[in-house]
Amino acid sequence: MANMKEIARIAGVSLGTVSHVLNGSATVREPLRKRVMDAVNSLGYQPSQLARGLRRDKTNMIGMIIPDVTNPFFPAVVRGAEDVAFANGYRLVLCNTDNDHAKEIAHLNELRTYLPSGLIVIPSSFSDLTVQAEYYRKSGAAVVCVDRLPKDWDGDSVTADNEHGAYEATNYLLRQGHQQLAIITGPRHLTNAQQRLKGFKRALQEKKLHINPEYIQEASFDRHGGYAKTLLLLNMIPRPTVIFAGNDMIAFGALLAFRQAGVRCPEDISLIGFDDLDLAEMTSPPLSSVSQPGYQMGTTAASILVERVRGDHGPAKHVVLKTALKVRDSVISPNRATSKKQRK
Amino acid sequence: MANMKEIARIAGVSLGTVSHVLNGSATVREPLRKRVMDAVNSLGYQPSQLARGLRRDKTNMIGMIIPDVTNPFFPAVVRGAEDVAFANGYRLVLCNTDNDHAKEIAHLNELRTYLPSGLIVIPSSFSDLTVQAEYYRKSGAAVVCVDRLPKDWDGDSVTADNEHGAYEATNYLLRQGHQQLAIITGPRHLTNAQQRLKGFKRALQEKKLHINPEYIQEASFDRHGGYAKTLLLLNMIPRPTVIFAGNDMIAFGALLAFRQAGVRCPEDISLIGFDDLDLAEMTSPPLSSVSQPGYQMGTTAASILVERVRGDHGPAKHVVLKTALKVRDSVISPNRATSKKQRK
DNA sequence: TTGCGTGAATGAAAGCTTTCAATTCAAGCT
DNA sequence: AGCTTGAATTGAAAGCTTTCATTCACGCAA
Repeated sequence: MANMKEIARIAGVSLGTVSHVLNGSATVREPLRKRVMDAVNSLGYQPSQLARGLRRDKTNMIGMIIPDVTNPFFPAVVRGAEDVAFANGYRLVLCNTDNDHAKEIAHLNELRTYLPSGLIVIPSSFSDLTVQAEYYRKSGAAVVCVDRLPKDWDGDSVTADNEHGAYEATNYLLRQGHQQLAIITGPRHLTNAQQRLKGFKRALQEKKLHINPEYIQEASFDRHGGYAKTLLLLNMIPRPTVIFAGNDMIAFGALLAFRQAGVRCPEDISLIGFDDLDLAEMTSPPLSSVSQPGYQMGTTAASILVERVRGDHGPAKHVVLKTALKVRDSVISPNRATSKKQRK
Repeated sequence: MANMKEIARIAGVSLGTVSHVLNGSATVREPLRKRVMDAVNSLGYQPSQLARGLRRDKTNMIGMIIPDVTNPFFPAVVRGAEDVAFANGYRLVLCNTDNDHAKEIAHLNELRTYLPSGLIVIPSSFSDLTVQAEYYRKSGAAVVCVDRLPKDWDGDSVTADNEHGAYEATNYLLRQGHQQLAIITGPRHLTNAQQRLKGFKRALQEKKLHINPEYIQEASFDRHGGYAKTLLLLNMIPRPTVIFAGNDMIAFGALLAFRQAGVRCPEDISLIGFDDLDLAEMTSPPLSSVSQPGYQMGTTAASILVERVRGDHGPAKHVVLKTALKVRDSVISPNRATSKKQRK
């Protein structure tokens, strides 16, 4: 399509002037400005972001790396980030890693050569992220980590208060009278999974409850993992009276396993999740869950990023957002559960 | 970071040679090749995709435009497209339009100046897409439309057999004995919504059933729309015995409305959806739905795109994928429903 | 020995924009 | 009228890569 040279020719001005008009980088007098704009409009000219980026050493892209588009929690974050980014003239380039280390590296490496203004990462593997982030910063791009962090992460971050959320939820379970609590954590190398487990354990320890190590199972953060580990837990003797799922996808898997095994929820076993996806209230039974503000995590991350790009060089920000327990119908007291059973 | 000049200097060769090594664009003898690769590796050099794109008039990006990341159907398509694109060395740049016309235009306009190799669109508004697609093609980018098409779309497309899927599902409802069928269609300007309605009507007409125009409601393809229109339908006299939801998100909204109104599903009213999202089997009751292969739509679209980029100039392809009726528990015969009620 | 052909390597141009130093211009002042 | 000043405009370089026309070197045939 048309390029600046063409515009300059038609408007009868120099390339520099066209550029100044387009970017407001210098005052150009009205008649000239108008001539340039007329040419631009008549040709439907749009500056090449490629050339612009090459020259400016920076594009209006913001890279966003997420582990799995199909876990609805992440799209929620994406949507938040995109709203803020778009409103500020940035475009989100979404990269899906499928929880695949190699894919994450590949995306990080290549994305950088597109000179994005920034990077929002929900990491799935950590080994290289810290060094990669350094490269990005060196090339002038800001980096914000969301949801989970590399162990020694010292950059900006936006997370939920995972430990407290899990702690509160566990206390709720204890108040209901549960004593045999099982948990299916997400992958143990992920900090959010760690923190949730920590909150869970802390609540139990405060009540001096013994924790059966077999009741702590690790799974990938998806339905598949939840399904398999739930079947495992259901076969244990004694069987736990409640399962704390590391996230809602795991909880959904658990529900499937319940159905498969002919176990009723909550009559035979209680279940609680984490994330409070939109769909948690639609399941059978409606799933109690710890809600974390995915959309807001996205907007917050993008806002921090935009400020950094605009020159904020303050110390690293660590925003921790509140969680909230959503009580629905998937948890009942184990006593009530027993009595119901006996009634039959 | 390092650039080609640096590599050339270190390896003691010309820029052209470095380029040839990197791209295999000409044979270069082993010793030289090795010197170049050593320099590349020692510096961790990665070619600037910006400069490369500028020079080649094409980048390895594939733009993908979707209406709403938070409707799980779209991420499924995205995942399919991404898998194929990534495997072929292309990177998916995801743009979310939020069903917002202006945003769609903005993305289309700007994306083009990044010179992507191709564009996969699930359109939310059509007026400009046909002309925009022309621009893209002129700049050498292939365009594939997915899921819904502009009226006069003559380019490549991948869709589901919406009409047949809806026709089959409606026949199933009729076989169950339903006579008062309502439908909540998606936005009527979207071809997939139109086709589903068409299939629905055809099935009714074949059975010589009168269609009450009030029983045909239009809503946005989300929970919100489904919720509102369901409340409307529930208050009609006579009340329909089944609601055909234009997609699963609408069906989810309907379930919420049922709960809100104290109406039991399927005892008091039946419900069927379209899409068969992963979560359809988890709802209460498990939702019967017309399944369409989202992931496969993505892979197909990306495959077509890749072939086009590689030089396939054959006639436009119109792939129509099969749907399949998934029977679960949200539909029962209205007679059984009545008898149940009477038993109480 | 000369000339030719082939394969390998080089150098320069091109792609489109931004930016900065330099130039032009008009106006204001003495 | 001549000079200064500041603003408006221009021109050229730079950013990094690919590509293509050249050059170079070497072996072989005449």
